[in-house]
Amino acid sequence: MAYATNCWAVLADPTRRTIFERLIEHPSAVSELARGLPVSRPAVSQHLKVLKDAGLVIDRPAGKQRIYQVDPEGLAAFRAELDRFWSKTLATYKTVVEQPT
Amino acid sequence: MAYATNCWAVLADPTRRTIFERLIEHPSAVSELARGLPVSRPAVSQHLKVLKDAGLVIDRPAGKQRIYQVDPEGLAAFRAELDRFWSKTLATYKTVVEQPT
DNA sequence: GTAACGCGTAAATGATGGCTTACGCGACCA
DNA sequence: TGGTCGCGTAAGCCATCATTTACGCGTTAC
Repeated sequence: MAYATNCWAVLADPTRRTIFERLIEHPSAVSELARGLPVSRPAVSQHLKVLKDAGLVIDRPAGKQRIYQVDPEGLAAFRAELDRFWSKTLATYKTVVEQPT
Repeated sequence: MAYATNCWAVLADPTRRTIFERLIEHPSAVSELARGLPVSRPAVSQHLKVLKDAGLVIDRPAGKQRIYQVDPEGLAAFRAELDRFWSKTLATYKTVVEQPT
């Protein structure tokens, strides 16, 4: 389902990444998200569609509204993708990258 | 120096990510990279410029050639950026995301 | 029923970005 | 001193994409 490889591009857009981070904090409806962003509501809808196609969020109807929330499964897939990336890197740059943050 | 915030967009492009991963394995000249990629040599040069501006790679002249390699410092900065992202996520989705890969 | 609300989607637009070709510059070699 | 090689960069093209406005559909409230 979740094409974790594409998550790089999906999360590259700042607006979309902000939306995703807000959904991490708590599930939200579309208008609620749009209210805190400098873009229109349809723009938020389209970003949510991209996030949904990537398997990063799921949605459920709630009366007039539609609640979006992070999909733990897709999130885990992306985490795995990033882990592969870093494990390759660590083999060469272990000492530097593992420094305390 | 390194704007780690932009690394999301920098590594979003598959070609650029491939270049970066090859540089992780070993430093390379431009033509050497281009030889193993489906794009032209100038395209590789432009990707390398983006990676360099982001602080992810450094270059040094070597006769006629120009050797590019990963900048450990920029890499650590990006690692820190991703760590911030995940630490936020883990607060909510700890159990799911931390499953063994 | 009818009005208002929340949402998704189509269409149009402007901007961004990756790619190629063409060119010019410095470094090596005969 | 020519000629070749490796590279960066400018110019232009084309695709992608983020965004807005306009519209239509389902849901709730009166």
